[in-house]
Amino acid sequence: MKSLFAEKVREVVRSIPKGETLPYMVVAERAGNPRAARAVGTIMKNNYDPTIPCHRVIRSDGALGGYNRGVSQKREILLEEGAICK
DNA sequence: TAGTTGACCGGAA
DNA sequence: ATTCCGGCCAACT
Repeated sequence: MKSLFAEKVREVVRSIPKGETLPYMVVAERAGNPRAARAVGTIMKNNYDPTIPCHRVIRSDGALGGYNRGVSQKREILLEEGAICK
């Protein structure tokens, strides 16, 4: 049974348009817990659903953060979508 | 039930 | 600008 928060987080991440990135903070806020940015990472890490563009979620500092498939892959995807200004 | 962990954040040194 | 520290929250052991 997945918690409501995790489910909401997935929905939010899934609604991220191509070519745009959303900080963990914002995802947490839209999920209902503005202070659960950390928990979002925990959920994402455990979430391997390809329908969820978790690579669009980055840190508020502008850093990519992490990725279950490798940060290199994440960076490549974002560059390909134009979500990164170099 | 309680303690530890981590794809985080913001402020201080 | 970079590094360190405490706080917050969900999942795991």
